[in-house]
Amino acid sequence: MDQTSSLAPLVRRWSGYTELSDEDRNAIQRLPFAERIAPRESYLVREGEPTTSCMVLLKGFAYRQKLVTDGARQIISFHIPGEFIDLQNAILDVSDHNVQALTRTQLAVVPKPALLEIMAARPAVRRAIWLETLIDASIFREWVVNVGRRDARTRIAHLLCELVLRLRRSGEAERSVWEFPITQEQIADATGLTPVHTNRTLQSLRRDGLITLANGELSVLDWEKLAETGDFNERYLHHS
Amino acid sequence: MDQTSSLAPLVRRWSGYTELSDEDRNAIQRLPFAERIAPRESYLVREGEPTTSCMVLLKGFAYRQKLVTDGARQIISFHIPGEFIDLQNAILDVSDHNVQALTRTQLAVVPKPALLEIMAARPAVRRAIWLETLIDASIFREWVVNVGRRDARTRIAHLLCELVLRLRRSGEAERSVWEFPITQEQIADATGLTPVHTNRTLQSLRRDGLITLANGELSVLDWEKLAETGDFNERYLHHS
DNA sequence: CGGAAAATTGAGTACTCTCAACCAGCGTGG
DNA sequence: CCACGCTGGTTGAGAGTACTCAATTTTCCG
Repeated sequence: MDQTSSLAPLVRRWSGYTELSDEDRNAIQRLPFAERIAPRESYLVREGEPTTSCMVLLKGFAYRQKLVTDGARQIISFHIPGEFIDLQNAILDVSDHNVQALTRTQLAVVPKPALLEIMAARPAVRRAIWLETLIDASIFREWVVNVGRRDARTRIAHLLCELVLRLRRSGEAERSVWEFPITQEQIADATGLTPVHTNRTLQSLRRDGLITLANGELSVLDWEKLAETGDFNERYLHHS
Repeated sequence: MDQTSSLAPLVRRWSGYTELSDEDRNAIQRLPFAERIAPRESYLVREGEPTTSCMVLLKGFAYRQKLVTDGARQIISFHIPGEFIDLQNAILDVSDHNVQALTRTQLAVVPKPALLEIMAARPAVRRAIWLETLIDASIFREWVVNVGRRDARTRIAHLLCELVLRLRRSGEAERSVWEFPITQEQIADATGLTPVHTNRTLQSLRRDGLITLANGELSVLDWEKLAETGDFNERYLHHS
């Protein structure tokens, strides 16, 4: 196992969920993992595959998606560094959706047995993993609402609010300009819209002075108005 | 605690997920609970409330929903007897969505501490609970796809397929006519459509000989065609 | 049995989609 | 060093699925 990098981002993230002892932290840091670099747009997990490991995103972004029969793609979630992209596969035998790298990514591939072991041995770690998957599920629920009952403008504003808040929580909270490598086509696939309509809707958000989004950089010019436009209530993120 | 009824439906359900020893089963049966009868359409859990217990549906149907600011409602899942309606609340502190009784329901209200205790003490039970929440999450993901990337006809057919399969699994597998107390308005709220369009779409499914749905009874006349129409692949239900 | 809820029908509307062309940025290679 | 080609973004016009509003019929439930 190549350990030039470390699972420190994971420890940091989970410490935000629950109280971890030094021993817990050490146990996490000592999890065996293989490092993997994946190019942009490559598949990290495929639907239907038996599961053997779980991956932590160390650098870069990723997203989960499912394809429908007519070829359309629905993005189900985006992931930022420090997050597991397929934690549920520690328990489930077969993956029920695909995961793709959004940018070039650096991943830590943790074998399932090691994860099951640390979960059995360490209640606090187990609790952190529980919370991570439950918050994931809460986000999925909110996405059902987003694509089901909001119009295009609201949907996109909501998505942007969520991503900004998660980025803010994981890194420098003060920042107002974010590296944002998500294409309009991907925003469209996440919100259930077409790229063309996504484009027009983003323009309207820009025109109204809510955001700036160009060249892979997003800045929120008016958080209050963006949150209002996006019908955004952060409760579902369970940021204690 | 009133124990005129029993948690047998729960034992049955969880036995389908994982191997449970006699002791595990007994421990589940001995969980303390209060019985509760809730009238149709009453709220069982409210978004924003602190969580104190989890409820198993013993009789009747329930659904989870969230409301958006303009008043529209998105149904997030339906629940059938034997299922927990808010299992994630064993870990999360505040509920992030509402749960309503769809019919008059009979519930077992299990205090959170008892659940946390059995999870700490019994790995097999913990595993069953894990699986239940993870399969829930998988269903949410599929719903994101359903409302995000399928047209009205496909969405409704997909929803019907899911419900029939889950009913079939929980009860008499051979049945072809089902008690189906879900109104068209609720189907609309689950699929992100309006009641009027839902009505017309159901008519088209009936006209094409796929289903019969009237007076609270659903029968699937042509499962193959319904599944094809609904772009339905049952993998996401993780019925081993 | 009677009022309310649910289902149905009709007509007009609109939000979002489709198709298609065009522009801009950027990495690569001649 | 600039052209080329690709990907991503933008614009225009026309079409359609699903929505809105509103009235009517049917079914349910007290």
